[in-house]
Amino acid sequence: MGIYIRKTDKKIDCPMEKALHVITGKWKLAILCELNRGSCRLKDFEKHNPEASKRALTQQLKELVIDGIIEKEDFNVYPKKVIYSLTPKGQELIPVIEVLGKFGEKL
Amino acid sequence: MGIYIRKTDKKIDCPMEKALHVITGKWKLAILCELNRGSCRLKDFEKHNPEASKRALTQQLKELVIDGIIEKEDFNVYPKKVIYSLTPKGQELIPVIEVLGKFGEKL
DNA sequence: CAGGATCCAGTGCGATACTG
DNA sequence: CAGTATCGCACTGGATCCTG
Repeated sequence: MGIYIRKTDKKIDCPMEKALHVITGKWKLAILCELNRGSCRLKDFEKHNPEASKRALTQQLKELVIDGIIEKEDFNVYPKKVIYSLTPKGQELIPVIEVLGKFGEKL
Repeated sequence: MGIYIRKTDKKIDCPMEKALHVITGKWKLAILCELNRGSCRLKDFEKHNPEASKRALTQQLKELVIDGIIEKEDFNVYPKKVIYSLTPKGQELIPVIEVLGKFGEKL
């Protein structure tokens, strides 16, 4: 296991870098905060983040799934319905980014 | 005041993003960890991070100074001697990245 | 509606050479 | 020794189009 830098497939050993890597992405914090309030569908993210492109959102959702932070539930219906939610590991992430927020307030 | 995204000069309002932005950079965690053990000169960073280019190191040191995380002491001698150290704000950052590390260990 | 494919711009950072 | 300038490449993410 372990986290890998995407594309290059180079391994990250430092735990701090692994954690940082997982939350680094233009819309990841927004995604996590929104999921912390409740499960969401892609269109919800699009609605609440009109600045974000669909490409970036799906890309980052995919990475978060790979990293075990969130999970997908695909209802296999048509039109498509897929719901995202935090995994237990993702829920452990919330207090971590809250610590970040506390520090950020002092900047 | 406040943190700005470099180059674009767009303002970041979210405190979590501000904090994240400040520690995002390929060698910033390494720099901070090293400064936490004691003040350093540029050549020390180069020695302990042989993979890092001088360009990246000086660039990121500069950003950390701008963000008030570290400070320079320039001895104005020749050959040059400049020592970097954590500011009080930088010291507050240490426990924050330790929380990140704790989380990263579980990945 | 979810999300892949393609094209393109911005930017981070490595390598190297240079200056005071 | 600290720091800058230039070149070049790789990656992120925006815009748009396409499909089941």
